[in-house]
Amino acid sequence: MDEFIARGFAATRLDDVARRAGVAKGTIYLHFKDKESMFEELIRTAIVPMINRLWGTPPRPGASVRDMVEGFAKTFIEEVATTRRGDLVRLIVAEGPRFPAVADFYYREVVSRGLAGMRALIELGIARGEIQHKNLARFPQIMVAPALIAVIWQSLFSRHAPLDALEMFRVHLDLIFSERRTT
Amino acid sequence: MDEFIARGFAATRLDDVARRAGVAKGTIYLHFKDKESMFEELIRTAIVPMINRLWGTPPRPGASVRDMVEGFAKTFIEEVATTRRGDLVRLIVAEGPRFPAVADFYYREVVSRGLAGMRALIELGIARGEIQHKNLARFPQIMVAPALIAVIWQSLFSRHAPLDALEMFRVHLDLIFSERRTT
Amino acid sequence: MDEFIARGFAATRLDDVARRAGVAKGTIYLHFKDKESMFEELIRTAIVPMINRLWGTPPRPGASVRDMVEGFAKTFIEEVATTRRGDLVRLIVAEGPRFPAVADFYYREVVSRGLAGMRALIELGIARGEIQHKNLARFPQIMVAPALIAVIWQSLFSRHAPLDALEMFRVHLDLIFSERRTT
Amino acid sequence: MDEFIARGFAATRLDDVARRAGVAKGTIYLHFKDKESMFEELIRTAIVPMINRLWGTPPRPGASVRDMVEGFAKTFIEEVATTRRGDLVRLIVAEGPRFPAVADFYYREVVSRGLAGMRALIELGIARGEIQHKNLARFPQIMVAPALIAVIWQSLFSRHAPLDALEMFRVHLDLIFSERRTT
DNA sequence: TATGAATGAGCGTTCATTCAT
DNA sequence: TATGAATGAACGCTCATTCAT
Repeated sequence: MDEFIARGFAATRLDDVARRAGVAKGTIYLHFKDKESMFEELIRTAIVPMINRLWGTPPRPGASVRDMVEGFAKTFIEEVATTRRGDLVRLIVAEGPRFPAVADFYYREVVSRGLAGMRALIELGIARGEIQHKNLARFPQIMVAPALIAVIWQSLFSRHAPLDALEMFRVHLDLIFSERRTT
Repeated sequence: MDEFIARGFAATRLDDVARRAGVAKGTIYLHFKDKESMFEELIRTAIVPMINRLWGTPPRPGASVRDMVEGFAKTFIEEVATTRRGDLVRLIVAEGPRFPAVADFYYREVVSRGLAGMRALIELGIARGEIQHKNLARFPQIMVAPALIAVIWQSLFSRHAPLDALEMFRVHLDLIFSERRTT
Repeated sequence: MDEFIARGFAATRLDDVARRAGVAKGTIYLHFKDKESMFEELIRTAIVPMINRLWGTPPRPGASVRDMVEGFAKTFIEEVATTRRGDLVRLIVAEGPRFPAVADFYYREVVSRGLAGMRALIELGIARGEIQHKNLARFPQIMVAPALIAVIWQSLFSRHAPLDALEMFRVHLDLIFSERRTT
Repeated sequence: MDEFIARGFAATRLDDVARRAGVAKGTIYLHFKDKESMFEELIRTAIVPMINRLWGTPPRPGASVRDMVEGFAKTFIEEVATTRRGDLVRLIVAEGPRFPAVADFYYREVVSRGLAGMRALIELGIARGEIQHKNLARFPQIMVAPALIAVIWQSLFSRHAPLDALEMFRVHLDLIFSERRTT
């Protein structure tokens, strides 16, 4: 997986994959039909722990919706955006159009579930009066957009200008939640 | 460019590029040193018209800041996110880490300028009282985050679930701007 | 080696080398880094048996110096000048300037050793009174010059006029050694 | 010609030839059918001035045969062996087997004439009593052998060990001519 | 006559895939 | 099950040759 992340699908050599995995090149073909299906299966299995990391930290009982979202963002930024798992997301963005199976899987397991969960939170926030903008529930993507920005920024531009992703996320949450935090 | 967008750098064959360009393979080398520099130069030249499209529509005089941002978003979604230029952005995200020259150019010409322009708009909005959240000026990325979401969604997930990018952007703007709409 | 001898380095096709070797083209690269290093290594390994042929026949004990030199010449003409090994020498002359590593190796392993041996023989001949020309020891190249002529003649001109290389060498020895022949 | 000498036939690019000649690449084809015939014609025309240099210095009247040969050797070493014309000889040795027309021309114009001239000189030397070895006339190659050694040594080994070609030639002449010169 | 942009066959090299061990 | 030497199709790149100007 690290090889695919570092070089992309086409530029990754099975020689390197085998060496990194500590097996002979032929051994790969005992486990995978070919390079493509290996890529797809590896991505699938790599996504699972990412999901677990994200949903792994249950919200404290009695927490506000904002606290829950902020906790989620913190987890995402610490466990994904600033680690190799962030590049996994970028890899999926990069190779998705050529590997529909990958995009499908990612949509099904991560995107649609994540958005559903986020929508539930938003509706809870609306019900509790924490969120005024009722339309937000129609586009839960808005809630996670800064997280995606953080992932891409980290890979491409952190060299030019570092980005305090968590602080950005907090400012974004200020837009959404009414309990004033006027830093 | 279309070949690179469709397949990525490594998987693109110069045979196909030449055929698509209607020239012989050798002709490519009259214009470019090698595949890498062709890729970098093509990206650079492809970015320029994208920039022109984005900055091309000047705001109506007397427009509100929200109108200006919304106009920009409309342009972006119509001229970039839903066209092949959107895939160009995705290509840069995909290959940027392996082509620092590309990422650098994109940061310099698009990202840093775009963010600077957006920050100026935000500050204008704050000055005019349209925007309450003063911290937003620290993270102009937040303003464009839904645009990036739109680009990626279009390439990867529009098959699964269409996304009304402009409406999403409007909801996002509702978070940022106070009620009055002068559209 | 035969391909390189027949066509020279630049004009030799690895396709032909592989076919002649009875392997696939890719197999070559399991043994050699690239065409250049294959050429250099092949030349090096081809020189070794040539050296062995030359030094392989030890002089009869009690032989005169002239007999020893003549025996050496006979071996050279039979084993080198009139065989493919002679073309190897021509190949080295041809490609040496562009492959300094080849010229160096040939100088070290063949030329300098051969000349040292020849000088020792000349000094022995002078000490024994077989050779009158003391200056000959300063230029042992003279002793072997007709051998080189024979190699080149064989490759280039034998079609036009055959050359009895051994007889030429004997006449040359007549110039060097005093009358007595103990053959 | 300099390009061919520096790189050999196969590795020489017509681009470089044209640039060196100060003409466009296409212009070459107004003068030569293709690369091969250009090579052959160039070699032929390059040989002519070499011949002229060699036969250009007529012997002083009343000179001894040895003086004449030595003068010839001096001319050869100064005008050929230590100049680019020496590499021309090496080029012919290198490419001759693949360009029979070149080898033929060289044999006809240089080798056979040179040997005939040398044979005449040898016979004159024998008639005058300067040369004792009557058999030498059968192998005039012996007389010029050190000159060839000098050419090859210059290209391949002068870096490792310089060779005083003229002095070597004089020692060689000492073997042939009876007027004692016991340096 | 001269040009040089364009051509495309051909080469060196790589690497996913196979298979005898 | 595991190996890794061997394969050969395919790619990037070169360069002799052509031809419209």
